Amino acid sequence: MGKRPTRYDVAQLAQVSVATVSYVVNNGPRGVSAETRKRVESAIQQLGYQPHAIARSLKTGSSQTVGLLVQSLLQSFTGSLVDAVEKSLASLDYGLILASSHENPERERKMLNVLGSQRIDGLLFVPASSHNREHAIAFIEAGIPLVFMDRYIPGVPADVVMTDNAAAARQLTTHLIDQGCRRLICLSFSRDASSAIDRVKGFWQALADRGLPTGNHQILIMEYASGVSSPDQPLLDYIREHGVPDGIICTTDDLIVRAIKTLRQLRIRVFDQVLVGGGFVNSPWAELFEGSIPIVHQDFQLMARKAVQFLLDRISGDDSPPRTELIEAHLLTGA
Amino acid sequence: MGKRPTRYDVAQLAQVSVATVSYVVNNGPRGVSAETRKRVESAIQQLGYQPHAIARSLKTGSSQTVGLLVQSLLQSFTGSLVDAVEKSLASLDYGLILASSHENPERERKMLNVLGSQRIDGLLFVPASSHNREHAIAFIEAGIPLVFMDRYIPGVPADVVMTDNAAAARQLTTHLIDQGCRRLICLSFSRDASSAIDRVKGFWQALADRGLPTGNHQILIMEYASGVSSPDQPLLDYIREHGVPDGIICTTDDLIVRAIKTLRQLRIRVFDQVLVGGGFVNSPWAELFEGSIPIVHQDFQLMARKAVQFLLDRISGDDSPPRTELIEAHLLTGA
DNA sequence: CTGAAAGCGCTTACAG
DNA sequence: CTGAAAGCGCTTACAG
Repeated sequence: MGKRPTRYDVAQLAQVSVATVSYVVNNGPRGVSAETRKRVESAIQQLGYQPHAIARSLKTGSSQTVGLLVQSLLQSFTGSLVDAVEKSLASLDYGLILASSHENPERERKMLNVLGSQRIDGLLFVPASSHNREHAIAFIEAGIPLVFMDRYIPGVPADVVMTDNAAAARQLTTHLIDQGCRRLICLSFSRDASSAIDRVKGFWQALADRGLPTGNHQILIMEYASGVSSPDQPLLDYIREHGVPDGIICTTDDLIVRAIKTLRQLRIRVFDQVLVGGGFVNSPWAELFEGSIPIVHQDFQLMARKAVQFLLDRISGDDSPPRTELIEAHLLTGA
Repeated sequence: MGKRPTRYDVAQLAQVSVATVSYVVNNGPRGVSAETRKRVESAIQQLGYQPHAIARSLKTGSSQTVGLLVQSLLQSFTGSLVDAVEKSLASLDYGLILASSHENPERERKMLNVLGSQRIDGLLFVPASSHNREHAIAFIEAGIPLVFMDRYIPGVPADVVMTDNAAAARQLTTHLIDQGCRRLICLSFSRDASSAIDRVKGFWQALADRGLPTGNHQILIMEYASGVSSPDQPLLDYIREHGVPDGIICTTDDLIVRAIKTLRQLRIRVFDQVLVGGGFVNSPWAELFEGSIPIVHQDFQLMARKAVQFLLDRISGDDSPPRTELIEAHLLTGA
């Protein structure tokens, strides 16, 4: 609880000015004689002095801290994403302020405001939806650079770094078609998230590639399990009306699990009657089905490195037109 | 990029002093006449003024920010834990600075230093090991309250909030014994983490409860998969030497997956020849094995609420002796 | 090579 | 009810 020593205490003990202490601590912008430096350093040691990052921020106008606003921390891919971002930032001596919108547009707006007054140097943003387009624009106009990760809000002038979702979904769907599937459905987790939209696009592209009639196929929107009473109803309804499809594209990890559970419940033989594929994350559990379930792996490390690099570029003043970087995903068929 | 308006700009536009702006923004500590207040509020609106949290921190000495230092963000339970902490903090208008030690004691030490100079109001700490006992003590002595979550470092005078790991493991082991298992092994993820140690204790307790001879049972330490060349070797070795056990207690989610994969590789029939149980996290994938794998669920929401509450108590000056709060886990047998 | 001093944007005790 | 002013712990241009 003892008051922490300040630069002033160090100066007094070392018999120098406070300025000199700064020059030693920061290794610049001006030299210090070897002897003085030694005195200062030993005073720092003795007092256990630690620079006060907040005071420095106030003076320099930079906090060496980046915000990360995600849509949720419960979906399995977020852990990988946050981990990758933390690693990238830490390697550059940047701190990470984390916030979650919990998929809620109002909360997202609130967190944008909070992060804005927190004076982060920049924001990495995984938007829950496109509801806060205006707020995102205002955020940027207030002078804080913003880079979208994983998803983006169309119409916001900001860099985007995300998986090439359309290509990945297309490749996955093609794989199932080549395994013999002729009546496919695609389970999408949102009609709003850009990543969901792009995955659906890839699904249709693959069907077109192989010249399959579109009438036999369908997109089902399966809300997040939390909150909704029977989130898997769309799949149940589909099967009741149209019978069992022979292939299911799942646009998230969670949807693989839910699809398999639903099929089992109906006593439909997964892997035999119906092929299932999807994922888009690196869950260890998925490996238990390796070979049975083709899984799409995203490269979050690369995504984070790129996004952080873009953001730091912007922070240092780069104001070239917004860029979009697509990260390649990998399809593991286990075959 | 435009300079943000400061309280000074607002004061000028509203024709009041800077002090008055503060009183309006903070709703105190002093009243402001209704008319003045209105003028100030409209000036704030007009300029889009946002208070500068960092400047306030410097003055007040409190950052309304809490640090969370975890051992990893890749293990499945961390997502649930971080989510729960973020929710608890956000509901109290506290921000979250997140850092990870990546299971590395040196990095952990570094992050403790970084977080210390960041001037967080307090730290929630999931230690990777007991290596940084002295640093944790120094951290507390520097005046920043610290609360352990999920694990603790013995000998550090700080509050601890964690799952009652021994009780949970004991209950799980008892369940397998009652299913008929007589030669059990326990896969532990660490010989150092307190949570691992407590789970192992619970394992032995259950055997003692049922009066089973200890000689037939064994603990295997299975390092994290990352980094080690063949992390599952201990299990392979055990089976080669002692034959197939009839029950395996897995102290993490990840170890369930690895155990099943290893058994399959040896063509051992899981669920038939060997019962597997464990978990300690709420992975949706685990549900696919519901009924086959008894799973321990931890209540991270409650853990986070308690830990945050303890930490805020400490921040507001509570210096009563350190408390330890055990959170009850729940065994789902699916039966 | 080194020091005295202004100022980053706030809060709040001190006057009026 | 309101204003002028000190000061939180730093950085850095300005002098010497």
